[in-house]
Amino acid sequence: MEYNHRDIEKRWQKQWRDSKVYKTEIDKNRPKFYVLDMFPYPSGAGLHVGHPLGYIASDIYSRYKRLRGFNVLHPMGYDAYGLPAEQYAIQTGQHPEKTTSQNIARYREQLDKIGFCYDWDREIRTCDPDFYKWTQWAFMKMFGSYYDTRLGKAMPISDLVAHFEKEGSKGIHAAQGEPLDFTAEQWRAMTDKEKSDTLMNYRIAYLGNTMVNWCPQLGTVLANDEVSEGLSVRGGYPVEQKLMYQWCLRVSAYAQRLLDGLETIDWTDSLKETQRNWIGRSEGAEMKFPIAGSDVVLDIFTTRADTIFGVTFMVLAPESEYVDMVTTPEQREAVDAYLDSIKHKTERERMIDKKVSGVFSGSYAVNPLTGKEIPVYISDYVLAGYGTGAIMAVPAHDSRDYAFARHFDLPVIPLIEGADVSEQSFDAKSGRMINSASAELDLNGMEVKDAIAATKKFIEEKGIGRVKVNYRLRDAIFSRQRYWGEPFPVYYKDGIPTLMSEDKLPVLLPEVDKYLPTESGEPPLGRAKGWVTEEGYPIELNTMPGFAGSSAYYLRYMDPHNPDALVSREADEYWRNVDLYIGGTEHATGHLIYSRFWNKFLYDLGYVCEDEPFRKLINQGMIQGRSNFVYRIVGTNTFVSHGLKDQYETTPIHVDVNIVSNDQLDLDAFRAWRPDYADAEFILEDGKYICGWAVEKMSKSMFNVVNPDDIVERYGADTLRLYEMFLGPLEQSKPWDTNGIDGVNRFIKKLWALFYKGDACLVDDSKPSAEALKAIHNLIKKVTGDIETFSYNTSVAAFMICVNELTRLKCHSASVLSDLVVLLAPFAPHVAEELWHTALGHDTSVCDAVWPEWNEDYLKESTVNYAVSFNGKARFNMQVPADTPKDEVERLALADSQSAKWLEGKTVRKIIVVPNKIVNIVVG
RNA sequence: GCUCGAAUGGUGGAAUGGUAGACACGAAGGACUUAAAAUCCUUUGGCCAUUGCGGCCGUGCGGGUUCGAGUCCCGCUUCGAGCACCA
Repeated sequence: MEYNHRDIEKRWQKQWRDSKVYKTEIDKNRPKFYVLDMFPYPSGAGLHVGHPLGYIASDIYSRYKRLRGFNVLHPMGYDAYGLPAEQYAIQTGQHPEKTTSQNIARYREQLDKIGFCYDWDREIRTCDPDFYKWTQWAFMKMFGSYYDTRLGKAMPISDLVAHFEKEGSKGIHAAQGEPLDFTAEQWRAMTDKEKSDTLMNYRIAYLGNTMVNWCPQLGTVLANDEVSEGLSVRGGYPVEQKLMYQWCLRVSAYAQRLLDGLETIDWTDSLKETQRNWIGRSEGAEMKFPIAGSDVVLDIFTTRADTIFGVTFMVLAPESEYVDMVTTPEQREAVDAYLDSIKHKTERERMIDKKVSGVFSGSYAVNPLTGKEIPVYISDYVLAGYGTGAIMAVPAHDSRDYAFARHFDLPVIPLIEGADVSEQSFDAKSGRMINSASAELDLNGMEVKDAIAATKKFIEEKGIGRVKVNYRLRDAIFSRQRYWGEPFPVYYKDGIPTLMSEDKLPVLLPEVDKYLPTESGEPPLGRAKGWVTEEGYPIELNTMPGFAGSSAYYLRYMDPHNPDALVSREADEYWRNVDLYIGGTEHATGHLIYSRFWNKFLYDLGYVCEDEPFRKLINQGMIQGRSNFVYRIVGTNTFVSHGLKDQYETTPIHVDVNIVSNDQLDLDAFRAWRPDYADAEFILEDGKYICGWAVEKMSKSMFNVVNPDDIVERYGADTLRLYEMFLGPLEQSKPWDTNGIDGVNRFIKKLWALFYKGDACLVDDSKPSAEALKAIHNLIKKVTGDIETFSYNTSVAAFMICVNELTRLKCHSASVLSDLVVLLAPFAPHVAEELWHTALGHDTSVCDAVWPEWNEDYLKESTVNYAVSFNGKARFNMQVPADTPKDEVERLALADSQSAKWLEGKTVRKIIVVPNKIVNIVVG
């Protein structure tokens, strides 16, 4: 029998499907293990060879854990709501559901060819009503909750209402939008609408007037992680800041818990660091600066309380509510003109424009320590959304304040000994304080750190400020003016946003005639006929953002068909959380923050039993493309080979990598590729046309996309799987290069040759030799260790070494080959299954075999090799019997005839023996 | 600017502080073949020697610790990633 991957893979994939080998059920007799891939968004382009990398890695781990006796949950599904399907729908009028399900079918077909061990009975799609019912349900729970800052968890909003009834806002401990102050009487006197508005200040899912990222081209608002450098991540369109009434999630309330939770989970340091940056905790102080001649008090936030004596002016963000309060009538016109000029700039323009701009408000603030009056300015270099939107400016020690001070010719007072502020500010937080003393507080001579602490203590005691922790993390904007997303289970009763009752879920996405906003500018759902409740109240027109459906999907896999709960208590308590999560870094500040938040919220309410959703997380690297180039001589249709191109004036042109092999161009295929090249001429080297190459993103426009289907067809899924793992460390980004794949394919053929020669099966029941046992036990040890550390590339190398060794030894012993096949099963399941059945004669699946254990006895040597070094430089090798004592090794090394040369005329100072490895003789 | 990570042959990459370059690709030479494909064997970090042994240099750069450093420490350079007018 010849190795025929097409036949083998097709046959076993069918067999696994028919006998439901990968079906998973709760089994309390076995320990659980939950392995999850980040589910894909099914794009129209299908999978390229980079997408399955993480899926292969997780598949290997799942199969390995199963062989070790774990009950492994390994599901897959689709993140099916999203902008591309909707954009396509707008262009073609096709329902996004239709294109989405077509794309899913294509993805499934491609995934199936690679031989994954998913339990497809648990498949979920975020656009499926049975799934998004639970997305809507979670939203309702968030609407009905507030975050209690003293208990550090979410609590029912009804508790807060009860408190308001009795004591008003006094004594509450709730995360809130803005501080409100009202008595129980005032609360009770409020209209329903006023009460609703008040509660919005506390709900975890709330409607609020916030500055949002508005993208005119996409016609929707975007969350912070969906915007990068002022452009939308999808499409790259400009984004503006706009005040809008939007649904939001109070993620900020969980900032500290999101930060603390990182300590308890096994993620890479870089990913944790990314999340820490995104949460952006900074410890500082809030200080009060009264405005001279008025009862307005500016609250500012600073991390440099120590620089209070160097404050020479104040600055407000243009959007700050203080602006109106402090603008004097004389300055009103100038201020209005400035605000107007700011309004016309987009966020991106504001970011690019580094020119200093600002305007004097006319007012002066009083420095609470020195009593000095300092001018209050308005400038767009201060952000409204961070801290209080107002700052104390210390030009000597902050570069932005410095630039502003120089532009408006404001004084600069250095506060740190030796700091030269004539050209630029001194921003470092180190050195000794100077010029920093008043009657009550003397910081002079202190280190910056101590001065910060001393100032904080002072302002708290004096009541002019308080220690404050600020976070960069903002609340997530949760509504999109789009069609293809989850509808909100909310209607407006006399203008009051009201939840539908739970038994109305799911609220189905209605049909519309066009996927565009209405003529009056309402979101697409405004086109839906009869989009009102039974009582005739209008239903919310926004839909939920992409991250809504992906925030709790891992919970649904545990119990995917449960009509009564997101996940039953039994399933949740058995599967608990994801033990191993594999996916790309691009979700570090989006999905992985929202999921953790969402999970913590459900945990607070007692619906799930784990505080953190993903115990261990691995980021697989990105597979980049490896583009090939041909070099056309300028003005001709002649192409010159890479090695000779410098002799001509050429332009490099991308060429389809699929007509290039080992960088050698297939000339006929090139002529046939495009009509322009039909009569192309070539200047060859050594009779070949060699292409240049470069690493670039894998994309159609670079002609470097490699489709896994083609690889599977030509080499087989097992070769693809092994080669993707062999390419390099899992977490590292690396270019795909089909060139090396032959080596892995040869390995499988060599492996096959251990079992079959022609039609003859070579497997026998002979007793394996000591050498063969050593080879296989070495492999068991190596592969077991490698899988646990995800060092799959070195595992594959170890397989190659072992198979070469067994071939050399002509070992066909069934006991050795059985172990080999089981070890290989996670990596190359099809060929393993085939050999397991046909050559080794088993009748149960190799998936249910037992992972072999290695025996150290087989690995022991009778003699060991020592490298003998002189002053650290290895000079010769020496064989001694195993377990020779150290001093005997020393003696043998010195007595060896080859030592004489290196000892000549020198004295031995010291001898170091590293057991079984090295004897280092120090001479001098 | 701040934070994190990386740098090893022609290429992808191996190396618990212990003989750097495993394994694979590519390349060169050879065997088999009418020929090609496939397969197998040999060589393959650099320089010198090559009729034998061998010798020297070598893990981005400069220092240090150590009997011994790709690996640990300090200081640079370059590249990548994250955050960024966040006070």
